[in-house]
Amino acid sequence: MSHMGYPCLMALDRDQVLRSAAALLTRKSTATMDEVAKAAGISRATLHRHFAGRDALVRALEALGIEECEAALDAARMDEGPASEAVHRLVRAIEPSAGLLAFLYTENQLFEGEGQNQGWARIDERLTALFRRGQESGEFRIDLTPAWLTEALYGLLASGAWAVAEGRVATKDFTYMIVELLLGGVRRTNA
Amino acid sequence: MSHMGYPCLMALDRDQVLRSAAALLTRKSTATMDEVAKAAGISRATLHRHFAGRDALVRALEALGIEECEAALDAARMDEGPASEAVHRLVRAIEPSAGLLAFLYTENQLFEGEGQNQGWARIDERLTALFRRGQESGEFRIDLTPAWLTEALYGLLASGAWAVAEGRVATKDFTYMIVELLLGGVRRTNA
DNA sequence: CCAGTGTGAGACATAGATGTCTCATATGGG
DNA sequence: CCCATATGAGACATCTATGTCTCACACTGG
Repeated sequence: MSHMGYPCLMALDRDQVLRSAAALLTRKSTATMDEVAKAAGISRATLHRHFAGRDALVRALEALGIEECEAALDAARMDEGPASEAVHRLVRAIEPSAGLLAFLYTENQLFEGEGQNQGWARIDERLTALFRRGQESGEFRIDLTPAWLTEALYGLLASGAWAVAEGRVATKDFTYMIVELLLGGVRRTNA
Repeated sequence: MSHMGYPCLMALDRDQVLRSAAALLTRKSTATMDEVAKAAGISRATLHRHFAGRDALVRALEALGIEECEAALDAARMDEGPASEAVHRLVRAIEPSAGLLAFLYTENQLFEGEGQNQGWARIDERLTALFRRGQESGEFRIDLTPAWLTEALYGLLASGAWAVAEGRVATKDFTYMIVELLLGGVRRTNA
């Protein structure tokens, strides 16, 4: 019997599958379980052995997204140095996850009443804290609420991910475009 | 026989239905034809008499969105006065359509290969033209491409619409938040 | 060599949405 | 008053994705 659930080979495979599912759903958010399986190079049966169903898959992707966000937040050392530099580090750190984030961001629009995942609340909190810190240090304007800035950051990350996916923006410019727009805006500061 | 297709009462009803469908799908993008019908206060059969199917409905919504965008672009008098003021007028004019835009924006991510609607191309063009004009007049920075700014504007409009829908941003602040962030960014200009 | 295990392929039932149809009803104009 | 038209309600077949199951096959370690 193999009901002992050892973290043997399955664990590695599962992560591979999850990654490829993320990559596919980022491009086509309505992809079938069959398509997800094919994209991962496995059969639908095996996919179901890893994830009980589509819900479970999306939940796992959400967990992955949260995990990567938290990791990026940690890596960005959010409370060190000027807030604007922290924002820059954050966007750079989160760039590889932007596609997944974009998928989850729109997917979350569906979870209507469904009590929003606690993980996101924690991330929102850390983001708003960063913007609030910038405001309190006099670095950021105070007429834009931290909640809106957080929301806007999500939106820009999603836009950036799609723009890159469709070739409207070069991959190497992703971080720059987002950070510069978010921090400085489009209006030219008369230098 | 009534195959003459007079724009009698149907035309008015159709628009009403379309509006209510837009309002519903903005909140729940996966709403059923049945839900759309109920939301419009009509039966599914009648809904089908107006729109051949779900595809047709989405197409009609897309046409409506394009129409409203064009109208907003016209109303904003995009090539008069400073570009930043034109941006302001534009966002204000487009605010009522922001929810529909957000729906279509994410929906368009699904139309993969499907030749992107020509109407959007024209709107994109007008938007990029505005940003380009601002750059050429020295009003806007030139290191952020017009294509990216256009994409970012869509993203901010969608984020704004959702933020308002979820109560994270007050309705009355919608335009201000978007315009100020887009034009000035979050960094405080040392006044 | 062989038993255990994971896998792929495919059959199968199910659920949900869709599209089409019929029929009874009400409403409005001639 | 009567007929045409639009509608609502509902039955119906269909289609697609899903979830479950079985079975044969390959690999791997003892």
